[in-house]
Amino acid sequence: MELLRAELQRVVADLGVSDVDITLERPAESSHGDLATNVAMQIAKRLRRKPRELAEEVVARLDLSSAAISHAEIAGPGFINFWLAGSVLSEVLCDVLHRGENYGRSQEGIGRKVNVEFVSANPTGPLHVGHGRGAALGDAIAALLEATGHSVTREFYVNDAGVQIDRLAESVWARVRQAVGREAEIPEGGYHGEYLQELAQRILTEEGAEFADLPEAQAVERCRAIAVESQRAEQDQTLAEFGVEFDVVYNESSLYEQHRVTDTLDELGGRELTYEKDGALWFGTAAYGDEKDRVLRKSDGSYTYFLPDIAYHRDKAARGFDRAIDVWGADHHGYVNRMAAAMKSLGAGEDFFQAVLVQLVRVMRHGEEVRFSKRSGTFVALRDLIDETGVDAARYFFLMRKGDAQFVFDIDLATRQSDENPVYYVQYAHTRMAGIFRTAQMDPRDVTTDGVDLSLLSEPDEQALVKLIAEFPTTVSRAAGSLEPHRIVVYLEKLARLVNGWYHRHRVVGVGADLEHARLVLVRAAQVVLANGLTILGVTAPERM
RNA sequence: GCGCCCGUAGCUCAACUGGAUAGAGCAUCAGACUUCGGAUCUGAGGGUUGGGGGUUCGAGUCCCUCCGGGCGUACCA
Repeated sequence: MELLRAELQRVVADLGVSDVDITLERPAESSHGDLATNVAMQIAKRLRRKPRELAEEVVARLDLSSAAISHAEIAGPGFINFWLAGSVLSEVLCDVLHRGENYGRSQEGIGRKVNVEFVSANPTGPLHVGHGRGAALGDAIAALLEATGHSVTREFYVNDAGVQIDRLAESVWARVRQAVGREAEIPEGGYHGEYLQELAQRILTEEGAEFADLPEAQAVERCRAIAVESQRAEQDQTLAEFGVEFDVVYNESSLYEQHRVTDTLDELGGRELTYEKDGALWFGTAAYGDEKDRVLRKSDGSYTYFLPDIAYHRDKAARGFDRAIDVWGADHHGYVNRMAAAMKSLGAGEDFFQAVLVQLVRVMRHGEEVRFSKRSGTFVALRDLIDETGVDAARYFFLMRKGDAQFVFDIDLATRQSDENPVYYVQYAHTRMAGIFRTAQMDPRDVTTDGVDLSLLSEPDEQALVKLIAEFPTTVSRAAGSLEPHRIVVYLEKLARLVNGWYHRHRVVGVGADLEHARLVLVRAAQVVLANGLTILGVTAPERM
């Protein structure tokens, strides 16, 4: 493909146009060949000539055989369609078997350090399904970036300072006193979930009943520490069950301890980006693409949430990351511009900060919506979802859709063990490949292309399968480039469809030694690609189901 | 009011970043098996891509404008 691109570049340059990006793509229609280009149409206007006429000339000047093309055709308004030489398909299979689990990986991002921050749930309660979507998406984005050679750090930011944590501590304290029969109310804006009653019980058991007699300030302080720690531990455990592990857990409180907040304030002041107005300190983000300037320090002297967040992202740059990707709930989208503006004003590159937004998840069960609200405590917990659907189904479902599309999680569908459930469909294709090797009584890793006549894979559906397998690396790099794991899902479902169809029509074991060898190579290649794709998604590729 | 996201088959969603006749799954209907695991396969029907205008060889995709949904719009976090 690169050979053809170079060859086209040369011919187009001969025609007098040098600065054109040659786009080569796989036509949707197989009668349009294996590859197609629109260069003739692109340059037609500049050369003031007819596209089809130019296409003729381009084809005439091409040295097809050096680009492994069997023949070319001109079609439609001026497309040039190419058919690959048969040898190309054999090379694809050799490549897949040779590279194994590395097939699809590339070095595009080599030397680039990327920080992917996701979930970052407040330590005020259990994770809910929205966090699950963020976790699956962030983890898959990180995996995609790794697959393209980036050096990736998965990071979780803990808001362990600030007003919400105060409310949490007060809520726990109220539950403790209620538990020993006293009058106490959950404060305004506090947390009503039952999990805090359980926590209060545990505190009384572990600390003794006299805990309820501690002076208010001291008790709330203890409640804060215990609550944050226990919520964090529970979140980590849920995430671990979900197959997500973080390289760095970053506490907001450490920003204060290490004076990064005040340092940031100093730097902004030094760069003359801030000013006083109405007794507050403002940050001139409007000059960098934000809709308006923002307050950093309120007139009562306390900081807004924005300031520690700037300090945090400034620290990401200081730690040597070339990019900082944040996976946020879509309800924070109003925050994107100001953070981007802040980083730009501090001299970070234009593409340093990037937010990926996930729409909140709506959950349906038995045909009706299950409402969840963190404050009232009646949300759908991620843990419950995992228990019901299993990790594979939950992760797969979260990744099926673009992150910024609204998404309805149908619990009934995800828990159904039938062909209506897409995750099983893909896994099943993999299982079937494994089943063939069981029947053949051989280790799939022993499959080799040595001495195998791959031209025997002449059935149309076999050719189509190899061509799709050949697209996997491009699919991975595109998905990584756009930070869209759902592209892998779409690809896998298409691949599984071809695999299952082929499997149904053709046999492998017992069709005669030569053909059997050739088909075993194809089976192995399909198995490898299915597994590699599922691995990026964080979904298992089972041998049996 | 202003800003961002979204609107594609009955339902849930794709569409290779502007390409050729807009595709899958589910649901519906009609078929296939003495199977290397039927959690399968083959086929059919189903569309003015929310409406209208524009940009160009070419628009679901870009621009404008309406309509509808979601979210944001704090000296909240």
